[in-house]
Amino acid sequence: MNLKQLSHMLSLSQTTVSRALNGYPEVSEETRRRVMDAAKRHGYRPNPSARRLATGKSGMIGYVLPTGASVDIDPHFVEFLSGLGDYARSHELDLVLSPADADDEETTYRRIVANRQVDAVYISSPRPADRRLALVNTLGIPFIVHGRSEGLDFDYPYLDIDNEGAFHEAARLLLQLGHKRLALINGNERETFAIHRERGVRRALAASGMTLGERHIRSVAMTEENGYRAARRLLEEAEPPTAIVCSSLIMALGVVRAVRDLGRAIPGDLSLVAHDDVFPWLRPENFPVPLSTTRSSIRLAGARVAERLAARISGLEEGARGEVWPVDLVVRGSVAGAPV
Amino acid sequence: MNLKQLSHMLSLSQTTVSRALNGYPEVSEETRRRVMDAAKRHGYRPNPSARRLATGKSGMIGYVLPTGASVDIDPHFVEFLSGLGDYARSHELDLVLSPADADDEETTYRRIVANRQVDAVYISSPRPADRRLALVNTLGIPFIVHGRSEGLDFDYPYLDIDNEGAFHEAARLLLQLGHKRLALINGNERETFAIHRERGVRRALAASGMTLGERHIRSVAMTEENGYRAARRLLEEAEPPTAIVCSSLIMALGVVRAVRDLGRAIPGDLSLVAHDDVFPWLRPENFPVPLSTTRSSIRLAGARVAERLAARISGLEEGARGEVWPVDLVVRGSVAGAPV
DNA sequence: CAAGTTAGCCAAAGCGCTTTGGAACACTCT
DNA sequence: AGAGTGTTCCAAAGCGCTTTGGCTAACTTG
Repeated sequence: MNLKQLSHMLSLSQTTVSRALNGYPEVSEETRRRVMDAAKRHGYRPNPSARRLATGKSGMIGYVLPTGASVDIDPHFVEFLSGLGDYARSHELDLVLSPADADDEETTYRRIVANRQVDAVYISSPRPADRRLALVNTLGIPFIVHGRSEGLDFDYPYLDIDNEGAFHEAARLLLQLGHKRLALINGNERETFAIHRERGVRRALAASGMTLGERHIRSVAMTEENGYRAARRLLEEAEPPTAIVCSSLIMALGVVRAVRDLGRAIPGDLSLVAHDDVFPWLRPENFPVPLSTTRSSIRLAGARVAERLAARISGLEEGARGEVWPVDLVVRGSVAGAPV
Repeated sequence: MNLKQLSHMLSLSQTTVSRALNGYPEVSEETRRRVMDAAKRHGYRPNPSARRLATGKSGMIGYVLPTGASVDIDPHFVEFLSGLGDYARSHELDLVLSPADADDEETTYRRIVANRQVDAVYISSPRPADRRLALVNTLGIPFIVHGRSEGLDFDYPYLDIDNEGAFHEAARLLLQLGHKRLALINGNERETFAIHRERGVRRALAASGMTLGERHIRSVAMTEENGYRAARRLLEEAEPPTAIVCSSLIMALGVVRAVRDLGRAIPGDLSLVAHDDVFPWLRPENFPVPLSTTRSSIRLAGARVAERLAARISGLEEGARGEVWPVDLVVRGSVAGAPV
């Protein structure tokens, strides 16, 4: 059932039927009702390929997926995706993942824009002066950044959480508990979120007249193993930290293991706070000692990004609106006063 | 730069240019070279929307993503996706994720097929007599199943690992070590992979004249918490199992925690084997006691599924070929002889 | 050398939609 | 009555590609 057939059986022109269906004003209410009815009755659905060709709109949102033999997709991605799906489902929006060589995402961005494969894209894990943002900005496709960049000479729409604030609060709590030697096990230092978190910790320390030594900060990919290694190194120093702030639950698993291996205890010898993106399959309250966290659901962020992308596509949202979500600090058993 | 312009500047018809570019035989080699050259020089790329409309092919593969407030996407998904991306990238294949209400995926399958949004789909986590398979089979879209169904009255192409064999081997090893009381902490019992794994364990037990009691098998969603709970229940029985086979590393985390909470030890009091899908962020050798596993890279499976989908799209692969990969049993410190 | 092939090219008709530029009609206003 | 103003609809021209059904010229074949 296509437009031609439908319009023929209604004895109307394709023009009128098309307009009736798409809500244009130059068609009488009565006709519109007739058309709508017939369309529903016969299950008419406009052919998306044809519509695309005519309008250039695809009804899909895009994401360029960095891949490569040594590139691992972040497990956070799947949770973000859940959220995106939650929203997209109810709006019949599909998501196109375009795999790209992690060393050359630009070509892929250019391709999907030139081909009009998607109406909007989102960008995640931005870095300072991220070239992808400049690129999509000049290419002129609607986009939202999940996270933030820095040092760009233009504004852009984004959704981020208050990473600096969160880690500032976490560090401040530990300082209030009397800890003098803090350490930070962070994610990839080239990504903005990690920079912001470090900044938060430093700011808290500075307020107490302290600083974060080079040796007390580790930036690594967020795996259990890296968490373990970083923690061991820190804890095997002459004057080990008495508190650690850690950028992910997965790394925190490794930290906990390291502490055990060294025969120390949480929170007796070490207080631990980690960031929790809220995974359904790994919950901080279920750590051997319930873990204090800075918590922000990455899934909700996914839903919100989808919502805003949809708004931008339909022209409801414009300009470079940034949105920063506050982060909860949830205190559980893994923190205590500094050992004497 | 479109076909019209290109053909005009070559003083050829659109027909000829199109055919030259698409490798049809009715064009002379010399002309073809001229056309290819000009196309490359001017960076001509056929408009995919137009091509789609004309051919009905989209150059994308699809996946229907079950979503819903209480539906969590499996973290395995992201690893599978990595593999898919590895292959797809080098072939400029995009992946379309169509979010669907988890209770009604059928509508979405029908939509993407009717709309010709994708050239092929893959289906994951199949159940026995899975209706999705019957559906895509009758809809006539090329597809590959990642995993297997059972009790269907038609054959279908799939890629699966030898879950039964893997768990049979794992159980057999434990039996050989003298264990008499085995337990299985499995994934969702409605999914075929879980059924196969249970079957493997039962078969090994049967060979030794034993059976797996109802109470010694738990089927749960694969989270750390569920692993913990299942293990606690098992271990708090009067005659607790001396060995556990577990369907995922994530649940194994919980098992390890439960064992510790109860003051027992691995492998002294309990031997543990788990299935490892090979996550980069959580490795069995880094468990407090290195974990014995049945190992199979889900990422490689993703790449292979993409490869076969591409082959089916281009007509290179046909029929209902099933492919079953063997699984490695990797013995590490978490297994030992049964306690006396 | 006439008839039949074949190689190489082309014009035009789709694919199914949106959108432009009227046309027809009824109605109001001076 | 004639001009002006909406309202409601339509024919046809795109969008940019593929593919059908020739057509021409050159090349075999008996």
